[in-house]
Amino acid sequence: MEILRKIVEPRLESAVSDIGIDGDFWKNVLAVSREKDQGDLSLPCFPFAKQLGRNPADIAQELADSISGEFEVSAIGGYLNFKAKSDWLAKNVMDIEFNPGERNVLIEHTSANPNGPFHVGRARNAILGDTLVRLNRLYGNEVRAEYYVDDMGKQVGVLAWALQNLSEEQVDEILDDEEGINPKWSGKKDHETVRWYQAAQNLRSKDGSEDIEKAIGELVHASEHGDDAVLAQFEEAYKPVLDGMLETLSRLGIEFDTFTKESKFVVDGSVSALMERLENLEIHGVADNGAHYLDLGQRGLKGKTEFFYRRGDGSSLYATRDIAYHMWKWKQCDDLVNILGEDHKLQAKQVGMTLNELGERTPDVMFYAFIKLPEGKMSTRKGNVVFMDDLLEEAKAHAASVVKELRSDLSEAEVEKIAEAVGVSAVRFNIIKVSPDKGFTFRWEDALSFEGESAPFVMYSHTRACSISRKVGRSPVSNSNGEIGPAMHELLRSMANFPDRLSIAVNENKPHIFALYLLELATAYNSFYRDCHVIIDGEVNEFNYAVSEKARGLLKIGMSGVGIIPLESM
RNA sequence: GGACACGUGGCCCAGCUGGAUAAGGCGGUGGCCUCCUAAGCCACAGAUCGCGGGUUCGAAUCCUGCCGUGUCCGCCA
Repeated sequence: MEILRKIVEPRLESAVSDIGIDGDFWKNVLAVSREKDQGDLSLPCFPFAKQLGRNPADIAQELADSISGEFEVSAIGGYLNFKAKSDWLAKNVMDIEFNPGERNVLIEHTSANPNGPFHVGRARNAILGDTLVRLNRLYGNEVRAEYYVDDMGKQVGVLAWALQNLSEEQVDEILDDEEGINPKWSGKKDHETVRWYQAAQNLRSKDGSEDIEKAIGELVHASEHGDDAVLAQFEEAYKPVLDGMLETLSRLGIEFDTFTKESKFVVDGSVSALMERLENLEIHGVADNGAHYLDLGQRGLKGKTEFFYRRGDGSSLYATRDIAYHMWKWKQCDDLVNILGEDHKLQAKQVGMTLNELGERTPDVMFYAFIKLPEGKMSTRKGNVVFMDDLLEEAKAHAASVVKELRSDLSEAEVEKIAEAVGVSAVRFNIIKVSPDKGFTFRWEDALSFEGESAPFVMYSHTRACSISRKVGRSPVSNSNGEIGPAMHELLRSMANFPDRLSIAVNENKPHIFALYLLELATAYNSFYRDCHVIIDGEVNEFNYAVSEKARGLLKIGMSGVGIIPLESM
């Protein structure tokens, strides 16, 4: 609780120095209390004990006796506890502000190969990335959401080759044993075109595919040397697929500001300029066949230490282009954040170390572990994938049935609108509420759970506040005085933590911190709603109303920060 | 084989720059709608924090060994 720290720290400063403690290391020790019954901020006095040769409990007690302010102080078992007073809290929470960020942040996320529809696994990147984008904006930072389009290389090459050489009949024949496209998505290009990709991969895995391999190899080679015609052919192949993918993301509320093509850095010469610079580094080496690498082992990289950035034929590799891309990105922002799957850890390390070697900064990277299915890894080939499009449909249908059961008074159109919002929000929240580094098993029952720790739980609290607001029908009279019981105090306390949690989520790239905070805020509002009625016998309790409205506002902007759609009724 | 993650009640998960009685949710049991939307609220039961060592006044948190799971170790992307 930073607002409390602001008034506690100055008082503590003199008190601490009075008892003979030097320095301000204790400022780091002063932390949010773990036991919230004890206080809001706590200072363990054990570190002082050694320095002073005294009992920690006595030190805490002496400090407690010498400090006073608009907070409660107590000493318990070597801890010095500070607790915000209810009326002080009310006053400060009503006009709470969060230090506006002023960084220019470029967040690159998703950047999935445009070769097929999103499944839930791939979507973890997009949902985490977009949430970080939203939270940064809420924090006040200038943010650019960027999609790096992989428009060259093997994956697109395979797709382009297939579209050029295979007819629809051939594709159907090759994929004979497969299930075929869900009729619901026929006409959606990512679902349709992925069949060509799958058919080509199928052919490539069989004997006698040398000619195909050769043809694809030539395409890829041409693209890597910046061949305009081939790059255009590639774009024609992937563009409709990418559009289909973006349509899915858009339904999730995910939009991008800029798209940058990988080929840009080959075409504009920055990749070859980069390779020349790398050649002059002291850790540079050349393999027998003329391929170039950096020996990152000399800089402390363990395991495989050779990092190849140039093939024997002089062409660049994906990672090389990525380095050029980063150098370009750094010119346009203060902070750089990438969202990457854990499979990219080594690659990111190599890119980061190389950037360092060139005197550039290393970007922040948020890694996430993969989402798997209860049956095991997601695999398009084995058919055990959950497409995001299907998940969203299922979530919406499930939400619709719940709404219909709960609200017989609503029209079909209203049900539809609520169901869509609930479905999308629940899917997003289900993914962002867990720490990105946690392996995640997708379960339908969790994804479709609208109770407990879920988006609808937060949405529901917000609609309750909206309902009250509608009934009162006017803005609250400015009021920060009134009776403050435990539930009210807890809500005020929770609201006061809004800026703290937002700050942690943004500055440490941990969106789940803020997602979990919203649950806490909603829970506090629910208790407030139970104990502190706003409308009693037709009379409005102004203080309660003012607090309710404040909470409604925070819930609303908080929800938008994580991509939950703040409905006013549900 | 090497590198990097992760391992917390039946299930999911927070806490991990060391600090007080390990926080939630699901599921279980029992309560709460004549009262601003019960997608809610309250209570109860349920934890050798993977296992063994070490550092420390203090370890879920740091170090180390082992076990389990995942990812990577391409002149692929």
